[in-house]
Amino acid sequence: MKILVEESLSALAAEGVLPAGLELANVAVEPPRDPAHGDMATNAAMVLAKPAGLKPRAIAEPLADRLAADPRVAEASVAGPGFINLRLAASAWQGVLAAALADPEGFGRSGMGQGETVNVEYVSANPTGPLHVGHTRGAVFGDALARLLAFAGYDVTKEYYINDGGAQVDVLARSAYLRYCQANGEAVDIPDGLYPGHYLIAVGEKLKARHGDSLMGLPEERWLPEVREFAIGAMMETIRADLAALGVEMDRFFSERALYNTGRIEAALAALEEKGLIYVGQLEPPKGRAPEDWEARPQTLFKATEFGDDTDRPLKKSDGSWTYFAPDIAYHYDKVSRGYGQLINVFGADHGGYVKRLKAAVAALSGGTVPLDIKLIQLVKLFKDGEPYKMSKRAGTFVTLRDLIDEVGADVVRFVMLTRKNDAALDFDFAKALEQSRENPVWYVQYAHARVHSVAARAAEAGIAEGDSPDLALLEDPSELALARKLGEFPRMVEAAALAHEPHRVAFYLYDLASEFHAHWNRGQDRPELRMLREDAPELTRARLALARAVAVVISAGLGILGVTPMTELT
RNA sequence: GGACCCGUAGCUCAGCUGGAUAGAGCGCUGCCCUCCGAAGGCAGAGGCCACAGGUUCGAAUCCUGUCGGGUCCGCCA
Repeated sequence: MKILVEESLSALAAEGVLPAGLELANVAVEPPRDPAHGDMATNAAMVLAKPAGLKPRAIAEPLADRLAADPRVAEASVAGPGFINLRLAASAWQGVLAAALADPEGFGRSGMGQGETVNVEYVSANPTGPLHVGHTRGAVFGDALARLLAFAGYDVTKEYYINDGGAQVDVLARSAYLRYCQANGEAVDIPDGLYPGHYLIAVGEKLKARHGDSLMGLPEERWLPEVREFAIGAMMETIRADLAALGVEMDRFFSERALYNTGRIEAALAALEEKGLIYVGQLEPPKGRAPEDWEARPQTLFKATEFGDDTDRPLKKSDGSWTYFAPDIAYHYDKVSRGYGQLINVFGADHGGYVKRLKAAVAALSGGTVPLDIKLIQLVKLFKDGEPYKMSKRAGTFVTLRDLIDEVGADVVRFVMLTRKNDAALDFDFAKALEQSRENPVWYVQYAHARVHSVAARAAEAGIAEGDSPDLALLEDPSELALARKLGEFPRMVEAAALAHEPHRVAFYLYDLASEFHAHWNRGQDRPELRMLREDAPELTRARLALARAVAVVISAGLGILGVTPMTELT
C-alpha cells in the first residue's frame, strides 16, 4: 500500500502537480487508530505541503483521486487537516484470511531479523536455591522475548549465566554441610547468614548417601570444595527442573567459575588494557551517604566514564581478588567474541545500577559494534482474593516458582506475567488468574480459541465441514471484515513488538483479538443472519468456519510466542 | 548528593516510537438477555495524559527543568 502511495506521488510529480525530487522519507502509510477513519491512512499531503509550497488539500485531492482508481482501494477520501483515508476492497481482507489459512505455521512470521544472531541472557539466578516469583517473571519474559525474536526471523540463543564463582556458593556449601551433619544424626541449627531453606535437607541426605560420615568433623578446607561442587550441581538440577516445569529450556548454561584460573578474565581485561581503558586510581566516595567506613585507596579501574557511565568501576577488591564486575566483563567478552549481532540481558530491577557499566563494557569490548539491550524486570506483588500473599508451603520465607505453578498452572503463570510491560510492577492475583470472566485475559483468549473448535465440531455434527476451498468472498459483512482486518494487523504487531523487545504487546493484541471475536459472535444474538452456523446456507457457513479458523490460527500463533498452549476446550 | 524506572478515567493498566474526537477491563448509571456451546450483550457518564517551558504544521509520545512514588549507589553477588 505504501508503494502505491509512492507511485502515485511520483506520477503526480511527472504531471507537474508536484515539484520533482521531494523527500518521501516522512511519508507514512499506516492503519489509523480509529477504524472509523478507514483501513489505511497516509499523511503524505501534510508532510509534503511545506516543501512543495502547496496547501495540504491541494496535494491531497489529486492524490486521493489517483489512489481511488486502484482496484484494491474501495474508497479514498480527504479528511481533517489533510489525511487521506483509504478503505480497502473486501477482497484485500479476504486475502488476509486466505494467507493465514494457507500457512497456519508461517502466518505472521517475518524475515525482519534476517537471520541475525541474538543472545538473550535471562534468569541467571544464583544457584543457591529454588527459583522464586521474581525469577519467574524474568524467566517468562526472557523466554517470550526469545520466541518472539525467533518468530520475527532472528537466530536466537537462550542463555543462563550461573553465578557460581562468588562467596554465596561458599555460603551454600556451609549450609549444605550443616544439613549433611544433620543427616548424620547431629542436632544443628542454622545460624544467621546461612541459607535456612528446607530444600537443602535433601542435599544433606544425598551427601550422606555418597560420603557416609567420612566428612564429619573435618576442618572446612577439607570438605568445602567438594560439598560446594555437589551443592551447586544439586541446585542447578532443581533450577533446570523448575524451568522445565515452566516450559523454559535454555540453549546454553555458562558457568562463572569457568572464567577463573583459566586466564579468561585476564584475557578480557588485557583486551581493554590494549585500548588504554584500564588504570590504577582512586575513586571519590559516593556523595550523600554516610561514608564512615570509606577509605580512599588506589585500585584497578575500568574507564567506564568514556562510555557514558557515571564513574569508573573497580575490578579488584582490596585483597586483590576480582570484583563481581571483572568476571562479568570476561563473560561479555566471550559473548561478543562468539559473534552475536546483538545482546540482550534480562535483569531484575534491583540490578538497575548495573546497566550503564555493562553497556560501557560491551561498547568497549566490541568497539561499539554490538548493541546490548538490558531489560529490567520490575517486582511482582502476589495477592489472593485481594489480600497480600507471602508465605510458601515449600520454602517458608518466599514464594517459589513451583508454588505458582501448583496454584494456577504454567500457562496461566506465563500469560499473566506478560500482561504488563516489563518496567512496570505487576500484581498477580491467584484467584483472578483462574476466574472465568472477561476480567481474566488468559481465560478470555483461551475461550475464543476453544469457541472456534466448538463451532467447527457443531458444524460437523450438522453435516457441514469447512472443506478445501470455501468461498471467502461470501464474507462481506462489516463485522466479519473488521475481524479480518484485526487478523491483518498481526504481522505488523509482531515486527513492532520484536523491534521494541516488548513481548507484552502480543498478549494485549491477543486480548483485543479475542474481544473482537467474541463481539462478532455476540452480534449473532440480535442478528441471526450473522451466525456462524447457518444450516440453510452451507456455503456461507463454510466461509464463516474459515474465518473462525483463521482467528484460531492467529491466536494459536500468538500464544505460541508467549509459550502458552492453546486450549481446544475449557475445563 | 547522584543514576535509572514510573506518574494517563474513581481503581488496574494499554497507547503500535510524532498524527485526527486519548482507549480497554473493573466500578458506576440505564436498557436488553436465559443465547450457534460455556459465569452474558449494548449504550452512557467519567480526562488540564503530574506541573512548567521548548522543538514541530501537529506532542500523552521527543528535549530541559520542577514536584511526587519506586529501585539502586567501592571491597554483596
